[in-house]
Amino acid sequence: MTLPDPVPEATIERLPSYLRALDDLLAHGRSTASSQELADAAGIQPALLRRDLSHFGSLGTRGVGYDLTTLRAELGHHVGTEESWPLVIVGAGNLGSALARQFSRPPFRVVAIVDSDERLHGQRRGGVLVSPQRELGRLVAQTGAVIGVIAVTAEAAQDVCDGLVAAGLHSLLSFAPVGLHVPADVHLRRVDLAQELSVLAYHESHRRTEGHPGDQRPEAVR
Amino acid sequence: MTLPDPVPEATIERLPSYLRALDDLLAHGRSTASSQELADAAGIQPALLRRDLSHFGSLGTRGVGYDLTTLRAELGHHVGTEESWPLVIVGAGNLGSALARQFSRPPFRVVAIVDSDERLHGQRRGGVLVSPQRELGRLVAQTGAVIGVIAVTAEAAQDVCDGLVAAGLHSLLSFAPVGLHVPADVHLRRVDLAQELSVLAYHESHRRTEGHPGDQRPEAVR
DNA sequence: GCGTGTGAACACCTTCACAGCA
DNA sequence: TGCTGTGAAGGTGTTCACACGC
Repeated sequence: MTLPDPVPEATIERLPSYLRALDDLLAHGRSTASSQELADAAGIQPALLRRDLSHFGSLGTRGVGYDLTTLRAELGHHVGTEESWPLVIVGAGNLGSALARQFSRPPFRVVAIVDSDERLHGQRRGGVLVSPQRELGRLVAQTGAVIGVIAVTAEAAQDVCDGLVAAGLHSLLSFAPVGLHVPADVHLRRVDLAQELSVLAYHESHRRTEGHPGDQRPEAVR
Repeated sequence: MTLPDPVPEATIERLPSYLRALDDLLAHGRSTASSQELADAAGIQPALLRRDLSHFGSLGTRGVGYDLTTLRAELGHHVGTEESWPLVIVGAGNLGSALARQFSRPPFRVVAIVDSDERLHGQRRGGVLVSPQRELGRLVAQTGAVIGVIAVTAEAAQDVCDGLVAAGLHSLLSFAPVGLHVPADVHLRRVDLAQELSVLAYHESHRRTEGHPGDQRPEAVR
C-alpha cells in the first residue's frame, strides 16, 4: 500500500550505513548533499545509493541532491530508530556480557539477561541483573522484549532459540556457531565469529599460492 | 594451476559450516554420507553443497556419497585448519576482551593485544598481556601475527587499520561501525553488531504493517 | 539403481548510461 | 546545466534437472 515493492534485503542492510553517513554530514553542518557525497561517506557507489533510496520514494531533488534532514527522518522512520527496541540476551558469558554493554545504546536497550549458570544469577551486566534461564518466558512477557540475542554454546543454542520463539519473539540474533531452525515467521540473523576468521585464514592460505597481484577488489568496504 | 577456477566467495564462507557438519557426523561414528545428509547437517540445499564441493575437484563417489575423512582433510587443507593462525587484537575493551577469549582456540591463537589506554597495560585478557598501542608494529613483527582484529571505537578505527596494514598484515576483521579504507591487497571483513540489530528492527517495524502471512523464507539458516 | 557433478534456467544484486525534471 | 531516478546490461549466486559413472 504505502510501499510499492518489497525493499530488497541488501538495501535494508545498508540503511544503517546511510544513517551514519547522514549523521556525519549533519554534524559537519551540511544541510544538503548529492548521491556522490553520500555514497563517498558510506563507502559505496552513487548509483547504488540512488537505487536503494528510490525504494522509499523520490526523496531527492534533480539537479540539487538530497535534503539531509528530510532524508534522515525518512530513513529513520523505516529502520525504526525513532522507537526504542527492548532486547533480551541469553548467555552472560564473555560474549553476552560484552554485548550487554555494547547494545545498551539507543535505539536499543537491554531489558533482561538470563543464564543457565546459577552462580551468575544476581550479578549485573551493564546495569542489568542476570536472571535464571527458566524465567525467560516470564521476563519476556514482563519487559516486552522484542529482539532476542543468543550468546550461548553451540550445544545449547537450539534449545534457547526454541525458548525465545516460544516466548513470542520473532527477531533473533545468534552468535552460536550452528545452523538454527526457526518457524517461517521468525527472522533469524547469525554472526559467526569463527567463520569470519576462517574466511580470512582461507585467503591468507592462498595469498602466495594463487594470489595474482591485481585481481583484488576496490578500495572501500561499506 | 592446482585449482581450475577461483572459488566463489560465497562458497568460502560456507566451508566452516561444512567442516562443522563433517565433524558432527564423524563424531557420530559415520564414515560416509550423501550430499543430502551433509546438506541437512549444514542447513542448506544438497545441490548447493555439491556445487560448492565441486570447486575443489571430484571429492565424492557417484552412487555412494562422500568419504567423510577424505573430505574433512581436503576442506581442512583449503581453509587452513591444519595450521595455527596467530592473531593480534587491537582494543581491550568489553568486546576486545571477549574476543581475546573467544578466539583462543584452534586453529586460532591470540598472540598480542594492544590498547591505547595505558591503565590497561600489563593486565591480562585470556592469558595475554595488554601492551601499549605504539608497540603494535614491533609486536606484529615479533609474534608473526597474520590476522588483525579491530575492536576500537569508530573514530579510532581508520588509524588502527592503517597501523595494522603498515605493520604488514593483509587480513583484517573489524568490529568498528565505519567503512574502512584499505589497499587492494588487504582482505577486510566487517562485523557490525548495530547493523545486525537494525536489520531486525527494520523487519520488526514492518511485521504488522506489511507482513503478508506466508511470504517468508524457508526454515533453516545455514 | 543411486547419488554425484554440471549445463542451463532462474533469481537477485550492482553498475552503466541516459532520459527527464528542477 | 546538474543530478536524480530508472530501464537495460552485466555479474554473482542458487536451484533445477538430468547425464554420467560407480
